[in-house]
Amino acid sequence: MSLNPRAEFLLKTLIERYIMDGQPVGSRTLSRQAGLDLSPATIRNVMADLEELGLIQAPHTSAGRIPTALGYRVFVDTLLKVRPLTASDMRRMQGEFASEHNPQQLMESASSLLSQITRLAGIVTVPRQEQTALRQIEFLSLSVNRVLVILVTQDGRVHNRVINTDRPYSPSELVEAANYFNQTYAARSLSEVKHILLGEMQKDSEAMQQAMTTAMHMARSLFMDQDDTSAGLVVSGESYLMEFPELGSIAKMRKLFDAFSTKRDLLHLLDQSIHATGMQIFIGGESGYQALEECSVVTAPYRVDGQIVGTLGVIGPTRMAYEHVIPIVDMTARLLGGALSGDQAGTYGQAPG
Amino acid sequence: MSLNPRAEFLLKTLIERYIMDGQPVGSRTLSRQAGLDLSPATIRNVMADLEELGLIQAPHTSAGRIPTALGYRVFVDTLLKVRPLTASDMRRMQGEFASEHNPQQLMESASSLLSQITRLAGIVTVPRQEQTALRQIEFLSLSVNRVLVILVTQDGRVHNRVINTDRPYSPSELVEAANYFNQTYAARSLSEVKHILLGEMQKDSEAMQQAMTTAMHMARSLFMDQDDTSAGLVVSGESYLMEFPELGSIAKMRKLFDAFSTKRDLLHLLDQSIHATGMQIFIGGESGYQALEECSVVTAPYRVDGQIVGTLGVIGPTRMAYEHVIPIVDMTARLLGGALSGDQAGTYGQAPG
DNA sequence: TTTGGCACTCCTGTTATTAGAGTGCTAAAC
DNA sequence: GTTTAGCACTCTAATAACAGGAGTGCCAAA
Repeated sequence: MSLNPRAEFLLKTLIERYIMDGQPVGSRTLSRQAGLDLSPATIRNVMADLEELGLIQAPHTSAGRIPTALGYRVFVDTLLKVRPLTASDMRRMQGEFASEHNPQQLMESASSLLSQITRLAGIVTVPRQEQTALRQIEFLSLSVNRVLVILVTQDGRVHNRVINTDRPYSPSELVEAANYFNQTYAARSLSEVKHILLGEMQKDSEAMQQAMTTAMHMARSLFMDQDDTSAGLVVSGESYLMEFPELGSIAKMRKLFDAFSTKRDLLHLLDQSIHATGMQIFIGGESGYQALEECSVVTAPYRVDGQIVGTLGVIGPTRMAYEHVIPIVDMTARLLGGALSGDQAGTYGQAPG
Repeated sequence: MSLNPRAEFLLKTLIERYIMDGQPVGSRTLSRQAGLDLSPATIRNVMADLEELGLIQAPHTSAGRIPTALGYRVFVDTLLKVRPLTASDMRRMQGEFASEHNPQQLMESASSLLSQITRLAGIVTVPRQEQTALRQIEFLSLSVNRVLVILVTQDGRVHNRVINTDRPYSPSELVEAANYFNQTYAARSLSEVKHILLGEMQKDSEAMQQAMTTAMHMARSLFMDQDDTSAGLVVSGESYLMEFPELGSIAKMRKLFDAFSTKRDLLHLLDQSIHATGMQIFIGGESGYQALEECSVVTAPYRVDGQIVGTLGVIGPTRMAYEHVIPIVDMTARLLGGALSGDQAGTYGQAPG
């Protein structure tokens, strides 16, 4: 069951080699690669053991071995030494986040950085509204029975929603309602606000002040039919994946790209990571989605103001350079979180010259 | 040079057949298909003429013929009879646009309808800002030196932009400025507004009223560094294209998908159609983009309030069912335009029950 | 002008063959 | 006991040879 150090080392070497060139690794190749001064025959014995343990497998009798999902799992959990970011990548990333951007652009930058540096597909979930705190809300009369609700959240994003009201509201009513709302709910998370609102609505509406009533009306329309199909997912560089022959069969590729455009499954997968405190790696079938059978997903949550609000990561073939990818995903999450948090402190953008 | 009716008919039949099954069409097949009671030998003579004229070509000596780009061009220009929409497609489209939607959702619906009904990639450009008219503008103080500009355009879209000001503005200043702006510029197109503003700025600012000065400051920040990289293009169903073997080679597919994610070239191509009054069809190389070498693009402009503001269409292999695709694109453009225009008349959405 | 006939070309799929890579096993060497 | 050389074996990938079929162009006859 447990591996002796030599077997571990050979597994590590084999996987590194396979990640490099994508070819099954044979005993002779491995013997040279490992530099252990062991003959291919000895290596073959060890490889037979590793196969027995389900860590590697042979595509066919006379090919070398390739890692199984389990093999990769052991590799990333116990054998992998991540490489620090290169100085140039670091500079590039910092540069990208340093320039003036709004939150939407920041997320697109993050996604595109992830894909360009790793040459894999980059994904960023937009902050889950429930998790982010309310900073400011305003109501704006558009026409007789239509009000534009402007919601600014802690991460600096501005949300718009047009709601149809059951009676006209005067501008002053709207201002009062907004004031009431801001005083009462600012800095609370949207899910809190929703929760409190549900409670308030139980109360006798006769007892409410005018402003409060108005605010309640708005809020109901705003939060109740929040369809939230706004599957917020920024994907970049999908086409890099076409270069990997192991994902090659058109049918598989089709499924994968369908997953990218449907977004639902991906979003669901990424959402799992939002509850984890650190990075997560889903290897092959571990993700539970058929389209990702041959893929690995590396994710990291990002924080705004200390609070985890979203996740980002990359998708690529199981054979990816984990030791490079991991620190890149990690750093991107930090930088994005930092840029979004920095925003709320008022340092967003630069004053015009 | 000119085709006799029989040759035309055979060209039409050949292209229809090729569009159907994607196989080169031989003389025997064509003779049966055409139902003209002509022997394959006769057909061969005609086919030789058509090849001479550059309308069809043989992939190799002993294959049948396939249409050239020129052949398709003649086909769509002079031989094609479009088929009316099926009742079920019509219902489906109307249903999609009838339900309550905001402008962004409408565009996504249009794109997704296009792709699902044609089983090709659907594309919709978001309205070019310059072309759409200003309906309402508001300024909202976010923090000391930051103002949120809310711009509502004629198509019902709400645009947000945070600008950094050189001094704090009081809420009443902002309200006055907005009033001034709305009175002066409402219903003008954004490009007009920009143009007029440029003129105004030349004037002696001493002579301006306070509100006007404030408005000018806002406007300058708003319009001047309008980066407009917000390459507004909604693409759906790209993955349908993977099913077509003629686009098959991974390298070509890769280029095509790169074009989809870069968006720049596509946007540029679609923008050409904005100046045309009706539908446009780019066949193969006609589009001028290498990635679209094997593709055709069918586009139609859509109107908000009588004014063309954007275009939409589909991208597929040159071998696409033009007679079906054309009316679908046409109708989608009408419906999207109608839905966006309907919005501004105040019929947007439904009053809550 | 149309058609049947015919020789010819080229693709496609099948089969056979070979070279090469890699394996597992055994027996000898360390 | 571990390691290694040797060897027979397996499977793939590449190549060539071949047959079948689809389709063509051209010619001469209808």
